[in-house]
Amino acid sequence: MAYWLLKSEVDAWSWDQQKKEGRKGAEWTGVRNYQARNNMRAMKEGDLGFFYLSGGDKSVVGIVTVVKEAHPDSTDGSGQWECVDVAAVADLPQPVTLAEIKTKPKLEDMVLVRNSRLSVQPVTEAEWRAVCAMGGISDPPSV
DNA sequence: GCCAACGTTGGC
DNA sequence: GCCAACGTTGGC
Repeated sequence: MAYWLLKSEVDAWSWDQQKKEGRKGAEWTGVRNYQARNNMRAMKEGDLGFFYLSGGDKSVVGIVTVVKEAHPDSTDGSGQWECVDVAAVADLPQPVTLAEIKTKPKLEDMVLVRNSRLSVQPVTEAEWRAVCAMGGISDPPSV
């Protein structure tokens, strides 16, 4: 079991859209990068992840959980790309911006900071707790 | 809007 | 298999 961070552009897939899908969740489509795909392949049902918005807000706004493990991406015709299904679990009471994350020495090794372009990233347990705390969740969900 | 960083492509 | 050229992403 593990923690992750999933990136989205608000125009492509917003947190509101994600929440509307409810507990059944929705396919996390559109990933066309091998490293990101491999990370999705490693996901287990019940894993938790941050929902991060790149572009305008650049912040972690919510928590999702994996409800279906990797399977072919229905938006891909080549059969080469896969996706998982994720469902919204909770809002962060206070979104955590990239700028804030960068001010914390213990978060300087987050993939988000080190390799901002990777759209599906692993998150360590320590990072998970720290960002949850910054977001106003005192008792973070755990895997 | 710019540009650095990164991944992919394709010629050799 | 190397590497230059190119396209894309995403922070600023």
